[in-house]
Amino acid sequence: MMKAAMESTGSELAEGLARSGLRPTSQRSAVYDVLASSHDHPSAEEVFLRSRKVLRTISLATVYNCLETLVDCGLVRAVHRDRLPTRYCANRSEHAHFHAESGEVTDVPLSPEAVKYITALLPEGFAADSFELSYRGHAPRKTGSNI
Amino acid sequence: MMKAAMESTGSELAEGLARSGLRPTSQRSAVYDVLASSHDHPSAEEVFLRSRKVLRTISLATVYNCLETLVDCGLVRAVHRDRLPTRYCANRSEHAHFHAESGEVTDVPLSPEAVKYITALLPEGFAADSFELSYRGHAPRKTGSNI
DNA sequence: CTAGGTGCAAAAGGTTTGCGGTTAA
DNA sequence: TTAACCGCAAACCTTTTGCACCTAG
Repeated sequence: MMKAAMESTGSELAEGLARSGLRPTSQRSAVYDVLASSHDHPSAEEVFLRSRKVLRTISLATVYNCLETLVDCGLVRAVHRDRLPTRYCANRSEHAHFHAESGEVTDVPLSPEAVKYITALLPEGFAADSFELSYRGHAPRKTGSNI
Repeated sequence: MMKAAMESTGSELAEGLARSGLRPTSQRSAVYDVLASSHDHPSAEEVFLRSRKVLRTISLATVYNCLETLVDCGLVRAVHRDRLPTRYCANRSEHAHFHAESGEVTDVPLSPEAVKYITALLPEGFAADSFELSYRGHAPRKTGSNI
C-alpha cells in the first residue's frame, strides 16, 4: 500500500464537500485529517499547529476558514464551552461532551433511544433541528487510553 | 407599601451574595432585578441598557462584573450559543434552552426524571456537577405571551 | 480563462482588566 | 479606617474580513 493511504481515504471528505459544491483542497484535507485522527477535540490554534506539520505553509486564517467550511458541510462538529476557544471534532455519530475541570473533553455516546428521549422533552410546537448536550464535572482517573 | 417594594425583595439576592461574603450593591441589585423581570434572556449589552434606566450611571464593565458575580454565586445562569454574545437568565430551576433561528431563546423546563435520565447517560466513572442542554430549531408560531 | 481558494495582515467585537476614586461596614 | 466596589478606558484574544495572488477545472 502507498504511504498516502495513511491520510483519510478522502472519499468521505470529498463527498461531503462535493455535496456543497466545494473542492477538497489540500488545506481542507489536512485540517480534516488532523481532526479525524484526534480524539482530544483540539482548538483552531491546535489544529493549526498540527496541520502545519503536514502543510507547512497553511495559515491560521485558512484553518479557521477550513473549519467553518467543514462544519457547514456537516463533516465536523464545533464544540463550545463558555467563552473558551471553540474546539472541534470529526466524530459525526450522535454524542454529548463531558468537559472535565482539567479542560479535557470526552465524547459521551448517545443511543438512539437517548436522542429520542431528549428530543421528546420539548414542549408541544417546538421542533428541534439538533441539540447539544454537555456535562461539566470530574472525569474518572485517567485511563491509559491512546491520544 | 413603599415604591421600593417594586424591586426584588432582595432577600434572595442578598442571601445569595452573603453566602459568598459579598455585598448587595445597588448595581448588583439593578442587574439582578433586570434579569428577574425578564424572560427573554438578554445579553450583557441589553442588561446594561435596561439597568441604566434605573441606575443611570452604571457602566457596561460594571454590568459585566455584576453578571459574573451573580453567575459565580449561582443566582444567575449564563447561556451560551456558539460565539454569539452570552445571554443571561435568572431562572434557577432546572431547564434547557431552545434557540430559535430568530435568535429568540426559550426556557424548556426539565422534570426531575428528565434530569435523572440525562445524568444517567454518562459512562461509568464520570460524575457531572451540572449539564447544559440546548436545542436549535424552529419555535412555534409566536404566542401572544408576555415578555 | 475564471471562479473559487489561500495567505497575510488588519479589523472586529465581546469581554476583561488596571487604576484612581468612591462607598459602605 | 479600610476593604470592597465602581466607572472609565485601554487591553485582550478569538475569530472574521478585505484584498492580491494563485490554482484547479
